[in-house]
Amino acid sequence: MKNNVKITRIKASITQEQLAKRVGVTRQTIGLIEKGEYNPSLQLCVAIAKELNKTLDELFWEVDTE
Amino acid sequence: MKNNVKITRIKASITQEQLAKRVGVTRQTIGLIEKGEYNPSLQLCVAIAKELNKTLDELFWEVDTE
DNA sequence: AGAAAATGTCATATATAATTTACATATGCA
DNA sequence: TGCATATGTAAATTATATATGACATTTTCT
Repeated sequence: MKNNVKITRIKASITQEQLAKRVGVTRQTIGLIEKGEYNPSLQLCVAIAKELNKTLDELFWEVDTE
Repeated sequence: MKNNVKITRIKASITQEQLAKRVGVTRQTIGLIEKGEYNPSLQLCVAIAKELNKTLDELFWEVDTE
């Protein structure tokens, strides 16, 4: 599940830990999502998107069509 | 997690069971998602969206703002 | 009306997302 | 240099998405 979380978070100048705290998960969970290694829940995707001022599509839709 | 899966599926004239089979889950899982009672995985949301020719945002983004 | 298909729903089981703890490596800054 | 912060990663545990099977209810069609 590749996505645009990492690049978007860095542009927003916040750390994994800050994002994690704001969306209510741990730093490790954010790290694994950014790495594309797992399959987060919809609720978590929505929370991350809102926190980064993006939509689901902008962060998670067809990012893996490299 | 309210969403537009049910109305979109019905417009596409397919049953829960057909959609379930095409995205690789059971009929019950589709039923619960349509009911808004749980929190599907991102992979499953993407599979459903592609099967219904919609994007994530169209099916799952800010549907619950009524 | 009646039959068949579609959907709702429940209980139990399994797979996996997410947590916790811990340690290693990197990166930036005094 | 060195210290503090940020990130990568791994094992064990917990929480929850999803499966399975079964039965009830609703919808659709003749």
